[in-house]
Amino acid sequence: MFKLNKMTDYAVVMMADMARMTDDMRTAPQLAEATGVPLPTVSKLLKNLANAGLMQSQRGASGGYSLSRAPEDISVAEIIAAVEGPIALTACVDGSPDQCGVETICAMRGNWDKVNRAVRGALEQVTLADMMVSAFEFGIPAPAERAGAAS
Amino acid sequence: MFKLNKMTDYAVVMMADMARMTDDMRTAPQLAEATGVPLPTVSKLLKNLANAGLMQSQRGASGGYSLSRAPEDISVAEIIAAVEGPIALTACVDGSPDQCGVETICAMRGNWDKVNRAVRGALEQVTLADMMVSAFEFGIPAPAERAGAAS
DNA sequence: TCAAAAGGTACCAGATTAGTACTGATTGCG
DNA sequence: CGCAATCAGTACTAATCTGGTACCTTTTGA
Ligand code: FES
Ligand code: FES
Repeated sequence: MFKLNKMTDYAVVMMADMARMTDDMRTAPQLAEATGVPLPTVSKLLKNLANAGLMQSQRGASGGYSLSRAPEDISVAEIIAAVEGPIALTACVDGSPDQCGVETICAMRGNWDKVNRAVRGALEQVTLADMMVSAFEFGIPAPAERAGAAS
Repeated sequence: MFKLNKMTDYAVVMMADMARMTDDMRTAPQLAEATGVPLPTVSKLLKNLANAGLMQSQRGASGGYSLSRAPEDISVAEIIAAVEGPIALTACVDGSPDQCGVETICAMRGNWDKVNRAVRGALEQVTLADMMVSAFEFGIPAPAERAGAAS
């Protein structure tokens, strides 16, 4: 596992599709058509992304959505956080009310946070723009310079 | 989300608990007692970990499990991979038969692999030993004053 | 030979997700 | 001014998956 929800996958696909025409303002039905994702689902995703500040929405007639940042300025970490909530691999990060259930005898209560930070750091290195470039150059030997793990 | 399954959480807790007494050979019931995880579940986890080569198992009477490596030589990436399968955030990594469902028009088919590698790299930096050290140096106070969750 | 413990398979129930539907709010345009 | 297009929010349902349990087999030391 460790695979993210289909929702997040859709979100990234949608934003990548949108990154190619930043000027344009796309509507939800347009995006649904372009990505093949069912319209209601697209709508829900767009809303979340807009709430997270990754998208700008224009309400009235002839409204729509547009990216609020440049593709290379949007990390997948942000997208994931927008759709799935904060990036936390486990429940026992800092002071959550209900931990993982075994916290009574767990010797490493706060240490999961270390892992979380490592993953988050890695995810922040990959941007939307990164998701499209290599389709052309495709010579990626080492994608991440050992991101994260900064204690 | 982005939280890993409770199973993985258990697995790490178990291995961490075990890392303190490498000499000893622990049995599944012992570990279940020590971690508070239900015995059948512990058994299942142990089996997976043993299959992945992270544990050594001794079958007959007075058998049990023991770590096959030093704690600082076991990364959480390995543990996750053992329990959850290979680390792949999405289905559309390289040549999986059934992609994420929108791959027909997706512009970045193979680019998710970049993300996967970044995360995997980050996870490989954190070892079992890392999960225990800060429990002492961080000065974590007794956190479990709340009503018992697991009986 | 017996008992303890690992190994394996199959199954069920609860939780979570993905998707749908409906209703309300905002705004450009005729 | 009113209509229609579009975003916004909530609620609901069905399907999937996970976590957990039960049962049985194999191994091996006493
Ligand atoms: S409290 Fe969950 S791993 Fe320690
Ligand atoms: S095929 Fe799944 S994201 Fe492109």
